[in-house]
Amino acid sequence: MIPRLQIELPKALSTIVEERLRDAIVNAELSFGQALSEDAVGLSLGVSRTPMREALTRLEQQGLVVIVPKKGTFVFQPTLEDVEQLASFRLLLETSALERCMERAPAETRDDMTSALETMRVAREAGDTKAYARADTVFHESFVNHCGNVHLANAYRTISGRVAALRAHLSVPHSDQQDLSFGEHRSMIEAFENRDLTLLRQLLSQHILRAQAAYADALVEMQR
Amino acid sequence: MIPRLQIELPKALSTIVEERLRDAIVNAELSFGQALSEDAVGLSLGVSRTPMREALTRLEQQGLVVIVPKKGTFVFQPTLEDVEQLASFRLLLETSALERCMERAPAETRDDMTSALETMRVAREAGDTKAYARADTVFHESFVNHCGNVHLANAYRTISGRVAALRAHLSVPHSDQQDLSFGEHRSMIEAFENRDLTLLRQLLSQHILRAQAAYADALVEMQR
DNA sequence: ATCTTGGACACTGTATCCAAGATACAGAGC
DNA sequence: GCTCTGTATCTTGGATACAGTGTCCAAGAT
Repeated sequence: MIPRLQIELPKALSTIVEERLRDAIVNAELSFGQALSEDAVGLSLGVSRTPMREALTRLEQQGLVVIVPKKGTFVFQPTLEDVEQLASFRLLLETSALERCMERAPAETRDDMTSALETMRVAREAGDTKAYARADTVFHESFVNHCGNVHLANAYRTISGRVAALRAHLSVPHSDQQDLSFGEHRSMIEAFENRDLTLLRQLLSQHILRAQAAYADALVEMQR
Repeated sequence: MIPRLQIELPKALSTIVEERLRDAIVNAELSFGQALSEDAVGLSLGVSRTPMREALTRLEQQGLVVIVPKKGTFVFQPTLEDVEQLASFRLLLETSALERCMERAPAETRDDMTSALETMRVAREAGDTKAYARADTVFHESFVNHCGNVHLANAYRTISGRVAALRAHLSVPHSDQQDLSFGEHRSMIEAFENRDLTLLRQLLSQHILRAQAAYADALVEMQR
């Protein structure tokens, strides 16, 4: 018997392109509404249009781009309504996920949340806004991924990309918001450890709604 | 000023293929795990592999098929765990949707639910199991689509396809289950009209969990 | 009888080519 | 100056050709 060897399974070009574009969108390297011509992007990435199309098709299903027939593909453009509805839906999913985590995997969940919080702390002290936003995303995904329901986790992932894009595009560097946000995350971990579901719900709701308000403000500001 | 004319915008081949395959899967014309070779299916539908690939890519994102690199594409194959987790997640989404409907569009929601129930009644009397399953799907989508949150509705749509496939594959014709199911739907409408949220939640939970149990039974039966 | 190995086959992954719709802009007509 | 229209160009939509890889089966060796 041969011990299991690590094989580098060659990723398909289309998935590489998908991940690359996904990163670019959620890390705000591309702006909302920006055109993504299959030709141009394919040329710049050194791939032909076929894997480009496949990547764009998947990104469309994830809501990160919109494909307009015969016109082109564009980075999604959130509306105020989107920001609001995303927050509302996030709240539903994350609340349910936290409840499930508390029942089935409290220790692992707490550990992952704590380590994500630590990453946030480092990023904040380094003044790295993008890294902070990424760690914020990881924090929320950490407990969603422990909830034990793959369909819930999948649904969360599809909206998580857009939420992350909002964070990266609209969060203000070094703001009081960031301090507030950090404190809220820490409080959530505490409440989770104390198994205080009522408080946890309240904190989560407060956290998400405050973030939503900030994004909404930034969005209006951006549109002016 | 010209009155708005209806123009038939020609659907892309890939979307036609997608819808056709989607129908085939959720109406149990294709069995779980069945291979869908791009060549073979493309030939039988009279399209080339390019739109085939695009359609399959989208269906994969919806969880209706799985694409195994270098091997092929196959109709998704639900496990017992899937059935359970789908039910659990459905319950979360539908409960939330019903609450939102009651607040923002009770009249339209009730009308759509009622008309879907009528379709179910007709199908039941005609003994058309597939039509009954389809109407069942429409019933549940009717209130989800009135909940006012597009992201919730989208998430529901992605799991709805798989739930519908379970229904079509695993529901038993003319069974007591069907009578039970019909009655439960009617009771739900009543509770909705009376704005009795507590009862409605209980009915929905009961309805979904009973269906889950039936699908689980049919699935093990099928695997033997 | 069982294990190994070679090769044929089938499938996907990618590139290239052609067709058709959408848009922008320039020029003609008023 | 304004409007309409024709055309040039850019975009996607689809078809086809080719290369790479995994799978299966059968033949040979142990």
